[in-house]
Amino acid sequence: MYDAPHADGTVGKAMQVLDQVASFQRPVRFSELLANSPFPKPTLYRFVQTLTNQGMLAFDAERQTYSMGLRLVRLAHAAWRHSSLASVARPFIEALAEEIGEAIHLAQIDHGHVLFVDKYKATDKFDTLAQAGKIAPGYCTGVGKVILAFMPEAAQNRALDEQSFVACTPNTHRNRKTLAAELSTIREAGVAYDREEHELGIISIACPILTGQQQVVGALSIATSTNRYCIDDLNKHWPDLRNTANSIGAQAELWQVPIWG
Amino acid sequence: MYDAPHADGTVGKAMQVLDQVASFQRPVRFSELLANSPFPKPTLYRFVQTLTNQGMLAFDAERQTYSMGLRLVRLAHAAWRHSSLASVARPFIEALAEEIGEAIHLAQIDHGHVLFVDKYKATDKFDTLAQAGKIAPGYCTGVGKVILAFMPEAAQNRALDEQSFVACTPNTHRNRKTLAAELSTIREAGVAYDREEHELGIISIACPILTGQQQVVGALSIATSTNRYCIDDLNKHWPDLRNTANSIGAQAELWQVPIWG
DNA sequence: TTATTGGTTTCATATAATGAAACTCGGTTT
DNA sequence: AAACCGAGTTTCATTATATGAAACCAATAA
Repeated sequence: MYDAPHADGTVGKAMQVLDQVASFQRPVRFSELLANSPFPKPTLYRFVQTLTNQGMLAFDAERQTYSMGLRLVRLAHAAWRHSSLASVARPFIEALAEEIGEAIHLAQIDHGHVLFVDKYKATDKFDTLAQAGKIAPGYCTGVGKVILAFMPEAAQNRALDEQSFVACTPNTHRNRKTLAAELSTIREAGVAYDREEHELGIISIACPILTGQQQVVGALSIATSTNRYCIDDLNKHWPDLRNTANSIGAQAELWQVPIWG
Repeated sequence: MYDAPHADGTVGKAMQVLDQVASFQRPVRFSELLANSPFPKPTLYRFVQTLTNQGMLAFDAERQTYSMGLRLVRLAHAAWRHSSLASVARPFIEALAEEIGEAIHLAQIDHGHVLFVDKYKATDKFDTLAQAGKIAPGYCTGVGKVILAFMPEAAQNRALDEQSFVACTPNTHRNRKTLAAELSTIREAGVAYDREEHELGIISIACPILTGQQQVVGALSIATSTNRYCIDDLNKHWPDLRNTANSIGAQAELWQVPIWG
């Protein structure tokens, strides 16, 4: 579930531990960590200890559990402001959402994962799974597929290798072949659709955010519920969506946002 | 500006580098880092290299600059959900904001710094992380002062030692003595006011979020502009504010949020 | 051409991480 | 009680890793 490779040094291992704690999605005991850890007991012990000292983890003495530390929130604030598209994209998204009245998602790629970096809720009537900072699979979301489709060959292959192809819904791609096929049509068309592939009842239309040299830096999507609209309805917003994405891309270039986060 | 102590091992040093990059508030060159770094050139070099590999930093090859990496956003998402008051407090804050129509701030303590973990602007429909994650000084904000006031003696002393007493406005406390005096009255009253001490034109009323054993876990405030209201007006909302804070405290206890982040 | 500055690599050394084993301490079981 | 756990913590000899002075390598600048 979390990245495994990268054997760079002690800090690499420590970051691996951080990921592991994060993957639990809840406070976790030392022994639970130990059970799925590549590290022997005292090593892991010293890692969680150090990370806790550093505020990267938080230890609840009462329950003897570890969770993610607040220092991360502090650090992420800076990351969000300076390395994500979100800060440059905001005004554009706001304008688009205003006009369309549906939820807008902004995503970037982070080491092969699709990372939602912002979300604008025009209405609070339904709840998607997406929230800022949340990661979502690339193979079954609109933003994910469109980013994958526009990635350079090599990076795409690497990213495809990391996809799990878990069947979230009956419509989800279940293997690399069918996904790859769709990716090339997406690339030609310049649009991707999520036809309830991630969550039943939720559809979206997504398009890439490109730089002048046609590098993908992220993706923008309009998501809605099947109760209200169908794909064809979303298609009417396609020109607006693309314009907004273009504007964001141009602006991002000026601001020189780091390409791969 | 950033924490300096903690000499625990290699990862501690690496985290120090992270903080340093964050403190720049903008993409930064290697040489700039080196200039204010306690580490010799190759050491620092390898740190930024490793951190970049790990996605904790992002390197912009074009401009040769480092900024905070998106992996932090991913990790912070988990932190925010599981270690911050924000997730339990949300519904309460929403209700309060609805009723009052002013901005509500939620803060926690992180290693002596006041950390804004959520902010509800009556007008803002965006997801957090924009404002969340910001740190603010303890000595000149409503939430900061009230948290300090209710901290256990020892922790309070430690935190007071870390305050810089920079004069943000003419009303700002400029030394420990006057602040300490106010803290004890705050503790008795159970309320703190920010009388344009942090930013001219902005006032707030804040109260602590306490557990059953009277431990502070955070603070809640209503902030407004002097253009619209004065302290007395804010005082009218005091009962609502305290009720909300109490509810959050009770709920936090159930959820067993880690006390010191 | 010869400095100069910013970034990268080498390599012997010092230092810090490692992990098997041993220990502590509540709580169970016999 | 005594023996026994299992989760968490500490020790310490060994090993691997981080370290940083110095050297190296571009690219400008003088």
